[in-house]
Amino acid sequence: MKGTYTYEYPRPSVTTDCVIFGFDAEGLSVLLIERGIEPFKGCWAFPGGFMQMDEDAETCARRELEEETGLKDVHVEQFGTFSDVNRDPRGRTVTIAHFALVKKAQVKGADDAAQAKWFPIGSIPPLAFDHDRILRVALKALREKIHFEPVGFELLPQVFTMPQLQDLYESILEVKFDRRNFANKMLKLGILTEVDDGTIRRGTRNPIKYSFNPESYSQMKAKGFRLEF
Amino acid sequence: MKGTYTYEYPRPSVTTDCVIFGFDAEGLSVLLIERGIEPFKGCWAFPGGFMQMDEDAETCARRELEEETGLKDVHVEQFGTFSDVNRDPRGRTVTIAHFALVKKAQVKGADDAAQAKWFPIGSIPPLAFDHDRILRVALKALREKIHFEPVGFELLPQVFTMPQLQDLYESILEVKFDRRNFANKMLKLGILTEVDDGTIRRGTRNPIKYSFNPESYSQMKAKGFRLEF
DNA sequence: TTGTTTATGTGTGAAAATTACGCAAATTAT
DNA sequence: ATAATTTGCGTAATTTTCACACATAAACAA
Repeated sequence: MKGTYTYEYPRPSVTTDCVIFGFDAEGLSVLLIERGIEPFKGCWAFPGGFMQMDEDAETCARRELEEETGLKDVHVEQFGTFSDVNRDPRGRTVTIAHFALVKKAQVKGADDAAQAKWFPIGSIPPLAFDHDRILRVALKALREKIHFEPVGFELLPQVFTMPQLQDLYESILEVKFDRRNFANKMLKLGILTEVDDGTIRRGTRNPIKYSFNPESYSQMKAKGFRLEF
Repeated sequence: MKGTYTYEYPRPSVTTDCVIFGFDAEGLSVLLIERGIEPFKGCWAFPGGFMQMDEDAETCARRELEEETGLKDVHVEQFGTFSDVNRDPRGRTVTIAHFALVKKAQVKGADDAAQAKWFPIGSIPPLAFDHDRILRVALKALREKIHFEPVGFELLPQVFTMPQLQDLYESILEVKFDRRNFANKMLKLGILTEVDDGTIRRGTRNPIKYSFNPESYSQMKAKGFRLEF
């Protein structure tokens, strides 16, 4: 692979980066990797790397994601490209930024790979390059996206409770909802399936379990809709 | 500028493209340029070109826009990056796609530059490269954007009428609204200023003139809002 | 000129959606 | 045991959306 490649005009490097969102009882967080080398040694960064000639951006982002964190088969989506002239001190680099949504519970063991660590969205350490800006844009993209698609379900375990779902929405949108109205709205969407876990008790501290119903959702999507919050 | 530039690893070319939206009584349209050379000779394409080492993507898009169409000082915004391995038969190329919103009325004279031509959104000729896909994504981005920001005002003349504004929204969103409800909603937003053109008559075929009020809008934006349609 | 058609502005009641809120039951904590 | 918390359920009040009719002046047709 390594060799010499010559062009008539100078070309920037092209990389991808991946902002990995996870969610649990502590709220929304992102998975970061500590840089072991200069520049920005000791700072934290999103997993990412150079795009190969035989892969497109999303493929690259998924490859880097797996290589650096072990994560695969997750929701990955491009949200912006960052091309400031001086964003990388080593040379001109353009990065195509993605966000990934992962079910944090099922990942707990997977991040043995390297020095990856989850940081709550409110306690982000110093980031390398322009990654702080990238994070802000990623959050904005996620917040807007949640109005059109139930992205939240990518972040929750397969089976979850209404309070969990509400916490998630409140974390992402940074607002508070009335318990009962939130549940009503969600249920009226018709994309939740009640999971029977044996316990039949109701109206109690033991919450009902739900799972997301992709079939209902795709039907719903075909007709066009908006999630209003 | 031209010379030889050598790298250890191969790099794709990086370009920008610009989907230019305009609007008039005939509806929404895009400004295209006819290709005079292969590949895709005779097809139409968005203005665009190679990113220089001393400019970021938006700067590049604006430069190409002015060079190829004469347009400047317009709304330009990135909406996606296209990186399919075979999207350009001449070699690996990544393009950072933007859309521009222009006041078509004020442009009529500016497109003497080259073989630029407006095409209604419903009558698009064969496009070069993956520009048909790029156009579809651009339209989707515009439709979503209009729910969060009054982008429409970039497309109308400084002074416009309520029916014009409604036509614009109907063209972009491809729906029909009730005249009275649309006007009520728009006026309630508080971002329109009535323009006194001397004529004091009301409730007649002679429509009231409005202009967009950026101050009210930025106040409104600070509080956070959504345009619902 | 005259009559006809079309586009525009205005307001109101009905329907729907949103919001606010109280209570009872079971788990958890003390 | 007792108290506090979490959860589910339902309803009344409010707000927002929606559908709709008419009067006026301009544009058009004769």
